[in-house]
Parts: sequence; C-alpha cells; structure tokens
Amino acid sequence: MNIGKASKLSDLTVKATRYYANIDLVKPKQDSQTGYRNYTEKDVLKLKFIGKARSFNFSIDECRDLLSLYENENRPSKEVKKITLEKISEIDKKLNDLKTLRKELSHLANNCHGDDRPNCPILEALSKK
Amino acid sequence: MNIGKASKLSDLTVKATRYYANIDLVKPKQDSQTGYRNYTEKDVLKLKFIGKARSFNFSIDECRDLLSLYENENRPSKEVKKITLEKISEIDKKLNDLKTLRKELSHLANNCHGDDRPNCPILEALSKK
DNA sequence: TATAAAGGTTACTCTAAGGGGAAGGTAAAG
DNA sequence: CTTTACCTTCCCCTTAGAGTAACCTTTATA
Repeated sequence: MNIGKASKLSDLTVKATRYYANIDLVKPKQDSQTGYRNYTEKDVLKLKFIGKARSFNFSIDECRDLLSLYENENRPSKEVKKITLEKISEIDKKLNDLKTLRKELSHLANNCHGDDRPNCPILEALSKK
Repeated sequence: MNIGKASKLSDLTVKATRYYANIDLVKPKQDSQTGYRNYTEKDVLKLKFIGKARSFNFSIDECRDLLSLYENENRPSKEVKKITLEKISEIDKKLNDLKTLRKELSHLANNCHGDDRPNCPILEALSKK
C-alpha cells in the first residue's frame, strides 16, 4: 500500500511516516519506476508500535532500540524493562524540576497584588541577587 | 566593558550573551573600529534579569515581554502576574502529562518479569491496539 | 620589541522531530 | 482529456544556544 494509507492505518502523519523512512526506522521498498513507497502490513504494525512508543515519550533512538527488540523473538525481557525503567527515572527528574519551579513561581505570583500599580514583587525577584 | 566581563558578571556564557545581542534582546553599542561590544552596568542588570527569568523556564519571547515591563516604570503589575500565571498553568499541564505517563510506564514495568525470557508485556502493550 | 596568549568578531553547522510548502511526476475519476 | 488526489524530493523553519573555524585586537611575557 502507499504511504497515505499506511499513515492512516497507523495513525501517523504522512510527514512523520516519510521521516521514519528517511532515517531508516521503517523503510519500505520503493517502486523503481514511480518512486512510490510500498508499505506492507508488517510495516504498518511497526509504524503503530513507534507511534505508541513515541506517545510514551520514547525518543526516536529509543524507539529504534525497542523496535529491534520487538522484532527479535529471542530478546530477553530485561532489556526492555531496563529501557523502560530508565525512562521512568528520567520522568521523575523532570517531575521534580517542574514541581520546584512551580513552587517558586506560585510563591512569586501569590505575593503580587496584580493590579494597575507598578510595584511588582515578581520583577523584583527577577532583578535581584 | 567587553562581553567576557559582562557575561561573567551576569553568570551567562559568552555564547548566550552574544546570542541575546544578535536577537536584539540586550544589544550594546559596538566599537566602530574594533567591532567589540561595549556593555554598560545597566546591560549587565538586564542580562542577569534574563538569566533569572530563563531559569524560571520563561522562553526568550517571554523574557522579552518581561524585560520591557521591567524597564517600564509605569507597568501595571497585573501584566506581569498574568504572564506568570500562564507559565504556572503551562507547568501544571506538563506535570499532569508526565504523571499520567509515569503511571502507564510503571504499570508496564511492574508487569514485566525482566529476566532472560523473551515474553515481555511492555512490548506487547506497545504493539497492541 | 617581537611574539604568544587571551579575548574579541562573524559565519557556518548541529541539535529533535518533524511541519509547511514548492515544483513536478503519477494515478484514478469525471 | 482534464481535473483532482496522491506521490516524490528538496529546502526552509522551529528552540536556544554549543561548537568550531578563520581572522582581528589587546595584553602579557621573553
């Protein structure tokens, strides 16, 4: 099938699908005459897999790793688990950073009366230290 | 003073400081002979302000807005507060997304035995639906 | 004073993951 | 036969600088 149908089936944009072909992530054969990419059912499964992994915040490189594990019937599950646990701790770090940031910002916002007067503790905090 | 000193004083890299000059954020006069940028004390204050705002996750464009408010003695504090509250709700959205993501991933990881056997619920989850 | 080191300048490339759009070939429908 | 839809490659754009090269200026040292 052509790229349009494959993209629709895997719930990706044509642009993203073509990108994945360009970076050798899911590279279907191309018709030597027309240049059209010819996707198989299996390619669609891979594309879906990638879409799902991307929605789980895995990077393209991580998707590449996961995909090769996915395609290897003999992979040890601990490798997949390792990547997943790393992703979780990465998320934990981001969560902590964002929580700290939120605290600081809401502290500033709480101290700002937010009216038409020019005095502003937020700007003061940004300009001090 | 030259860019090196100004950068040191405002705790920025020379590269970042030069970048801010290029995008007209903090643009000091340049010596017509040597081309050297000449930073004033006031410029350093602005650079510090930006560094602080950036550390609070404000984008360059938001810094530009905040900076112009900062430089305007008559600004109403509500404008600053508005930007800050928007940033906070932006952070809240990210926090929610990440929390959801974390739940899903840790659920998957918990169900994966993570040994040398090929069966892997994580990959199954990524390939289904 | 000659020179080397330190610091300045512009300009180009690179990052992640595609989006947007142009120019042009192909296939299907009217 | 022509319009429309779909496909192709190619190039620019996004964030916020980092890295590097080539080259100029100022300062420190032999």
